[in-house]
Amino acid sequence: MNAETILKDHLLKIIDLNDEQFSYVFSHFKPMSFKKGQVIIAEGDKVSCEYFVTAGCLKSFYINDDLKMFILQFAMPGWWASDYNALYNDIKATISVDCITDAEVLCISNADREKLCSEIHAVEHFFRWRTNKGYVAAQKRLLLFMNNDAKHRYEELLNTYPQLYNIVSKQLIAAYLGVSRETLSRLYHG
Amino acid sequence: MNAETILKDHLLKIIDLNDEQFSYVFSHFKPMSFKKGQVIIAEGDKVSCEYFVTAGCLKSFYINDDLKMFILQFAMPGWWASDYNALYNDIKATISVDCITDAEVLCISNADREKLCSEIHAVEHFFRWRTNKGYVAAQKRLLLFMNNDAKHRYEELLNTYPQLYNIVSKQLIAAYLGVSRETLSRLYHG
DNA sequence: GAAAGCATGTGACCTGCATCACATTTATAA
DNA sequence: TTATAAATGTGATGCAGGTCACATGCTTTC
Repeated sequence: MNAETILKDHLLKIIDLNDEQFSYVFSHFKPMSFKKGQVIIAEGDKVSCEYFVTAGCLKSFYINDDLKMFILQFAMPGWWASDYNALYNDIKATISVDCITDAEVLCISNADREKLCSEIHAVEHFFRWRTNKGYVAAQKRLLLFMNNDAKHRYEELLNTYPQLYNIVSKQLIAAYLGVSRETLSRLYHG
Repeated sequence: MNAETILKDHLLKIIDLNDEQFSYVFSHFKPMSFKKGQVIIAEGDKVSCEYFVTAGCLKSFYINDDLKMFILQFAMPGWWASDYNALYNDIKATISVDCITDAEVLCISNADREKLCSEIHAVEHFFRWRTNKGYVAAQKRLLLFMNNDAKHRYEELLNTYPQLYNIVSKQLIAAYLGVSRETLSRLYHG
């Protein structure tokens, strides 16, 4: 399935757009290809775009002062990624985004998204819906962190993203769970 | 300042509405008063509304199987609160909301919010903006959790909400920070 | 296909924070 | 005001998970 179709399906699941409207919306997205390991947003960058994944897998992550990495999100096809704090507030990136595998994305600038949102009410509705989803998911994850130990978080991850386990290295899984790679290793052996 | 003015200022900071439009929007909100300790949303309730705080202080929280409480948010005047997962997805509440002090709120149903969003583009824009804010804040808090120990989270809280410290009991502060009340006590004494 | 570089497994040890226990101080209600 | 309950402080103890160290296995790449 090509990138355009993936985006179209994604939007039409939530809102109604006729062909002409969708073409207009789509014309604001720029297809881009990346190789495994390539960095899309680096810490300190000016962030002007967000990315809709159509193939492959990205991660968004934060690196602290001790160079320890924390993964906020894995982005598979049909998911969006960026440093939203930087994007919305026009500040430098603190969150980075890079490619876990070769990847294809559709890139849209913040300015173009805002333009489309103000021109087409349905598009604004779509983005409100999408952010609602993200907000609820972030809250759930926060509770998961506060409430559960590493073992429970690990089991939850297996249930929620069984595919991920084969694609992604254990180190990255550990960085997503917020435990050391040693502890993760001990969770599913010993 | 009365409830209507607080809501008006809050909306007009982000969007343009003429007096007639604002009156129409406002007519969908129902003012409600609560006493300290009163429960607004209890676990298991059907959730049909969200609440805009105009006076006092609410908390939204989760209670786990061991009866331990985790606070997601304190809601002061100008903040919104509900169980958004339950509200959007029409499921029973897992998050509760109650009053830390006597409080005044403006209540709007999910149905009415959606109606206003579809009738008035600017209102949809407002709610997209609001959820964006919430999403970014939730992500920041998640990182704070993954990255920092209890002491740092405590110091961060003091910086972010110095007012809260006088209003809210240490137990609740601890439940917000995700540490035991004993540990919190030791952080600022010993 | 050898060499260099990652990813993973596993032991030893340490530490931050939870839990339990109980004293003390501060609210709330009768 | 007094009685009862709730909030807070503080010691003793236990454990989940971090860190360091090193061995083994798996990929790249030249």
